[in-house]
Amino acid sequence: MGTRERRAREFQQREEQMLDLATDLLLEQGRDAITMERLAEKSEYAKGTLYKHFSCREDLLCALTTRRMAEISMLLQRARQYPGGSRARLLATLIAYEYYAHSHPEEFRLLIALVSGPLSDRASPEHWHKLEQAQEQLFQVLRELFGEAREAGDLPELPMDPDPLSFGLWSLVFGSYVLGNADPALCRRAGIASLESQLHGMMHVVLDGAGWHPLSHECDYAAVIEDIHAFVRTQLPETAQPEAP
Amino acid sequence: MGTRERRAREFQQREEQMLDLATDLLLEQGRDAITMERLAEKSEYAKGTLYKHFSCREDLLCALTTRRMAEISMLLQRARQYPGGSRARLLATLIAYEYYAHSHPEEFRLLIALVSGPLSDRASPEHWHKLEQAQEQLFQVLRELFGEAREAGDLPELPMDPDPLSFGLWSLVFGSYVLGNADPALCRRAGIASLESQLHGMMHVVLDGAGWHPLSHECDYAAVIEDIHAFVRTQLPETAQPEAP
DNA sequence: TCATTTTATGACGCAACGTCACAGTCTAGG
DNA sequence: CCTAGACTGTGACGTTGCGTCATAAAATGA
Repeated sequence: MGTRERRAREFQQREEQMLDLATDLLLEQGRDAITMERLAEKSEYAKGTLYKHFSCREDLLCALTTRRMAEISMLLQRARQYPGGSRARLLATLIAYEYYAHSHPEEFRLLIALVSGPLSDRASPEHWHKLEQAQEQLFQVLRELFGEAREAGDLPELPMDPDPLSFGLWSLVFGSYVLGNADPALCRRAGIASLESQLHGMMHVVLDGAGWHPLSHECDYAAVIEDIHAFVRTQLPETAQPEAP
Repeated sequence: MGTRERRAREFQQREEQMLDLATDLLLEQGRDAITMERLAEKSEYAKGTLYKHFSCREDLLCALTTRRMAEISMLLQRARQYPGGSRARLLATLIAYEYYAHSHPEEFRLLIALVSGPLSDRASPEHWHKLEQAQEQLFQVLRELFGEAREAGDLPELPMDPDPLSFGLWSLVFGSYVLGNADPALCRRAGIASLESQLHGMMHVVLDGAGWHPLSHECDYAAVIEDIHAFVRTQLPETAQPEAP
């Protein structure tokens, strides 16, 4: 008899619902509104039931973060399809990331606060593991782009291993958002008009430094970026709207 | 008569004491122990008195963060004195930063969690302003290094404005620590033995990309870094120990 | 139908936040 | 030296949110 399976499936579905509702809560009332109490009320389940799914508040937040990361992963996967050279495709993923940050400001702000925060200590092993997987999947996109670039011969003289370099790129992007978000005034003082243009500039520097061809003086990347924007805008928007499947 | 001034001074001193005690709390019992209740108890003042100094918990944390940043600023200022070329001096500040992160793990972890968190919304304007100043002062170190490099002719063909580039460098370092801290497993999977070597590698890439001479193939930076380590270890340790004046 | 297992509940205890009316202390002018 | 008034310190209080657990309800299947 499939009773157990059915139960497990329903349980999973309910968990997804809970996460949907938590996101609603975030969008309607801000991040402070994501409490076990309010989610219980909103979901019309009792608190005890909530705790069947999430071992503690951080566990819920961990699951929420996993969701956001998965959404971003999907976005990057599609952005990677941009028809262009390997370096242009890398830029496309960056721009898709920016696109997400821009079109989901609340979710993104929460994401960066949570990733930098103390989730790992308190989340349940299960949800934490899923978060790590999601993170790995995101990282995988960069890894693959490096692989493709090497195969295509666009990375003839890599000065360091590709994985640490990927990690560095990601750190740069993520760190910029963290700092830019933490203190917009600092950005202003640093003469940064927009984090996007800032990141594009840094990308040129880093990718040139890594010898990723075509180098910025060999190609009109301003035009490429313009084109990628059009691509992202036209090809990706539906993924950017979080929806249940 | 100077009654007012004396009072104000005593008030300031007490605030410093409170921050000392909050740091003790952090080191003794972890970051969760930094609560208004416990700090009140530890300081032997009532809660109400605490709230004369800090408008809310975040305000206290903001002030704590400012302290840490000021400590780091001092450290970087001194590291900048490293006798070497402009690029070596920049590396020296980076290594001093790493040194701080390494020798004050708890404080540093708290710092990154707080900077990425929601302090700006809730801290009082006064303490927030001080934090911004501390951040600016830190940033200033980078700014000046760029200025010196340009004067020395080590940066002949800067591909972007120095301030955004400084911001980018800082983002890279900070972001690496945030991510490395959030998920050490990811680092392991990315083949990163230590964040330090990782950052040194990235620095070579970025600074080469920015055309900061001598380029990494023009100079034995491994030896330079070794020498800087010795310099930092011998010249800077006392600043690294937080002490009341 | 009913015994058993599984699931849902929400009152409860606890910790921490931030407030405020009051009590205590200090100052300055007489 | 005294006292009115200003300033400072206090901690009980109300509130919110976390996480638990004994108990009630529902589902299962024999």
